[in-house]
Amino acid sequence: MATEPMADRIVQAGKKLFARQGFHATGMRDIAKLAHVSIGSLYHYFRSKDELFLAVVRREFEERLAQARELMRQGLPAQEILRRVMELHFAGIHGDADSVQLLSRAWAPEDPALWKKLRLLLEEYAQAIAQILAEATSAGRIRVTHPLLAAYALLGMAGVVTVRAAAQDAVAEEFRRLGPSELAEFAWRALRPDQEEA
Amino acid sequence: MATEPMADRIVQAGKKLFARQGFHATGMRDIAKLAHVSIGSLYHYFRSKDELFLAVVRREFEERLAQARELMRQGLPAQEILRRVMELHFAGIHGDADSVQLLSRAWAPEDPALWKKLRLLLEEYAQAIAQILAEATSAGRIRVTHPLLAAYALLGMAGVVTVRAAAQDAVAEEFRRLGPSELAEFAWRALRPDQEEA
Amino acid sequence: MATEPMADRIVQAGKKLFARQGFHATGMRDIAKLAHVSIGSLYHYFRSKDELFLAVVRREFEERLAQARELMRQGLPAQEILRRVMELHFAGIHGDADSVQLLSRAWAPEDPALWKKLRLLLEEYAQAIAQILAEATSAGRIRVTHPLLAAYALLGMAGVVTVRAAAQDAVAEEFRRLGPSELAEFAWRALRPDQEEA
Amino acid sequence: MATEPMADRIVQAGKKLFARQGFHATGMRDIAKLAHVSIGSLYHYFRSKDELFLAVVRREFEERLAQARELMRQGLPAQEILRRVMELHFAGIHGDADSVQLLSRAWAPEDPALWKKLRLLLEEYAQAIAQILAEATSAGRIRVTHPLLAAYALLGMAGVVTVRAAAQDAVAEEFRRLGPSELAEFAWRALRPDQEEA
DNA sequence: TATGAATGAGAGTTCATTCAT
DNA sequence: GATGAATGAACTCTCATTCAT
Repeated sequence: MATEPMADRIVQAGKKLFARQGFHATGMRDIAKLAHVSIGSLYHYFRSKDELFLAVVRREFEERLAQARELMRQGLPAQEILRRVMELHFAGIHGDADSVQLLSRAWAPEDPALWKKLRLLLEEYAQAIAQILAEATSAGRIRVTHPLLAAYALLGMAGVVTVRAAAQDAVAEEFRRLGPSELAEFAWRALRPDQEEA
Repeated sequence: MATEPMADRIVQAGKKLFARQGFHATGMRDIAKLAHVSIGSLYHYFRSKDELFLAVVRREFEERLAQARELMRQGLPAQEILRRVMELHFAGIHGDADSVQLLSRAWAPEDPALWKKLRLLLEEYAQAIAQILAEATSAGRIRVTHPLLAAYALLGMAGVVTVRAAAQDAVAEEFRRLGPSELAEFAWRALRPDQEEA
Repeated sequence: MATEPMADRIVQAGKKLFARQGFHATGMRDIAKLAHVSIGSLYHYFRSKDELFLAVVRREFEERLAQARELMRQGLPAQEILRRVMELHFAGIHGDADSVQLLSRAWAPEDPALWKKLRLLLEEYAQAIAQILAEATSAGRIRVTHPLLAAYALLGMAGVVTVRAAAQDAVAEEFRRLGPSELAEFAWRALRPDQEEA
Repeated sequence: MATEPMADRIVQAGKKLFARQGFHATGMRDIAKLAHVSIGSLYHYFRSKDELFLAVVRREFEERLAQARELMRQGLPAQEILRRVMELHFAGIHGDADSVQLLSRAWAPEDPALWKKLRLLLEEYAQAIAQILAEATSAGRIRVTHPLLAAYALLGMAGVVTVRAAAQDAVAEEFRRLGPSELAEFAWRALRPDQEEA
C-alpha cells in the first residue's frame, strides 16, 4: 500500500473515515495519519477538507456510474437492471460497505455549504440514472415519468434503507436480507409500463 | 414572540437554524441570539446541543405523526392517503419549509453519535407509517410488503426529492410542482394490490 | 435531619462535599441539592461560596480548638497531649474523616484569594496551639522554641501525613496504623526539654 | 526570552502563574499570553492543562531531588544535611520563590482528580527522601523510624511553614528568618539517634 | 516535494450569582 | 423567608489551515 501514489492513499483514507465517522467527526489529522502522510502533504494534494471530501465522493460516484452504464450496455430487461442496481447499492462494489454509507448519506447533506458543492456531482449522477430511465422509457420498457425526479426517488429510497441496514440490530439484518429484492420490486412496480392492452 | 415561553422560543430558533444551516454549522450562541435568550438559559432548558436538536426533531415528528394519523382516521382510500402524505412532505404544516428540510435530512445523518440517538426517534415514526401500511394491507387496499421497509423507502424517496426541491434553480421549481403527484403515483403503483382478477 | 435548622444542613453538606471533592469541584448546586435546600435559600444564609467555605472551615476549627483546650485543662503531661492531638488529627472527632481531610488541606490552599480569607482563621487556630506550647514551655515541660512556628510545623506534619493516609493503597493503610504514634514520637522528641542535668 | 524553546517558555510561564495564583485561578490563555505563545501551540506541547501542570511540578521536583542527592553525595553529617535541606525549601534554587510555593502547595492539593495524578510524582520524591533517611539510619546517623512516613512529615512541616512565610506580614518575615534553623533543629531532634551511652 | 510546528477563531459547556415572584 | 429561572463571562480544548524550512 505504501507504494501507491500518495493522492490515492489519501482518498482511500478519507473515504474510510468519512464513511464511518461522518464529515465533521473526521479530522484532517486522522486522515493524514491513516494514509501515512503528513498534513503538509495532504494539503499539497487537496486544497481543503471540502475539496478532499468532494474528491472522495466524486470517485465513488464515477465508479458507480460506470457500473450502471455497463449494466445498460448489456441490454438486460429493465426489471433486471433495477434489481441489479439495488443490489449494487446494498453490496457496493466488491462488498464495499464504506462506499455504500458514503453515497447514501450524500443525498441529504447536513452542511449547506458542502451541499452546494456536492449538488453538481449528485446531479450528474442522478442525470445519468435519469438518462437510463429515459432510454428505457423510449424503448417502452418502463412507463412515462419525469426521469430526473424518478431517479432522485430511486436513489433516496435506496439510500435511506441502506443507511438503516448498516445498524447492528435485528431490523438491520432483515433489511440487509430483504432490501435488494424488496426495493427492486418496489421500483419495478412503480416504473413498469401499464399493461392495459391485452 | 418575546412573550412566549422560553423553551418554545428556543426550540423554534433551533428548528430554524438547524434546518437552514445544519447541525454543525449552527452554534448554541446563534440559537440563543435568535431566541433572545442567554446561553445560560438555553442550557437551563436543554442539557446539551444534542438534546436540543433531538427535542426539535422530536416535536416535528410528533406533529407529522399526528397529521398522518388524522388522515388515517378519515377513512380515505389508500391512494388518496399516499397523495396527501406526499403533499404534506412538500408543503409541511402551514407551508413550513424549515420543518421539511429538517426532517428530510434526518434520515441519513452525518454524525454517528447523533444518529444513534436519532434512530429511536426515526424508527418510532417509521413504525407508525409501517403500521398504517400494515393496516391498509389487512384491509386489502395495498399489496403485501415488508411494512417497515416500505415505510423507510417511502420516507427516503420523499426526503431526497424534497431536499432537491429546496434549491433555487429551475429543476427545484419543477420538483416542487410535480413532486407531490409524481411521488404519490410512484408510491401508489409500488404498493397497490395486484389486479389479478380478469 | 430535615428538621435541623437550614443553615446547619447547608454547612454539613458543604463540609462533606468540600472535603471529598475539593473547593472548585464542588458546585453551589451540589451543596444545595445535598442539603435539600434551594439555591436561593443557600444564598440567603451565605453571601457567597467563599463565605460558606469559610463558615464550614471555621466550625471545624472551633471544634478542634475546643478539644485541644479540653486536653490542656486536664493537666496531662506534654507527651500525652501531643499523642492525643495527633490521634485527633487522624481519627477526627467521632471518626469524622471529612473533617480531617478538610482541615489538612486548608493549610496550603491553592487559591490565593481564598487563602487570604482563610489565613486569619488558620492563624487563630495555630495561635491557640502556640499558646498551649508556650504554656508547656513555661511549665518546663517542653523546650524553648518559637511557639507559632512550632505550631505550624506540627500542623503541617500531621496534615500531609493525614492526606496521604486517606488514599486507598497499602502505604495509606500503614500510615493510618502507624501515623499517630510515629508523629507523636516525632513531635515529642522535637519538643521535649533537653535532659542535660543528671 | 523569546529565543528559548517554546516548551520551556510555556513551562516557565505555567510555573510562575500556578505558583502565584493557583491551578484553578490560572487560565490557559494567561499562560499562553505570558509565554508569548498561541493557545494552539500550548496544546501542541501539552495535551491538557493537567498535563502541563504535572510537567511543571515534575520539573521542579526533579531539580530538588538532584540537589538533595548532591547533598548526600558530599558525605555531610546528617544534622548538616537536614539544615541544608530546610534552607533549600525556604530559599529555593537561586531564591526561586515560585518554586517554593508551587511545591509546598502540592502536598495537599484541593482537586481530587489532579491529586491522583500528582500522587505518583510526590511519592517518588518522598521515596527519595525516605531512602536518604534510610541510608542515614543504616549508618547510625539517625534513629530508626518509618522512613517514608518521616519523609512526609518533614515535607509537610517545611511546606506549611514555607507557605505561611510567603505572606507579607511581620510573622511571615519572622518565619523567613527563623524558619530554616528552627525547622532544621526540629527535624534533627526528632530524628537524631538516642544518646544511650552514659 | 515534503514536513509538522504554529496559529487563533470559535466550539460547547459550566457555574457563581441575582432577583422577581 | 423561600424559590429557581435567568444570566453571561470565562473556561478548556479542537481543528482546518499556513508557511518557513
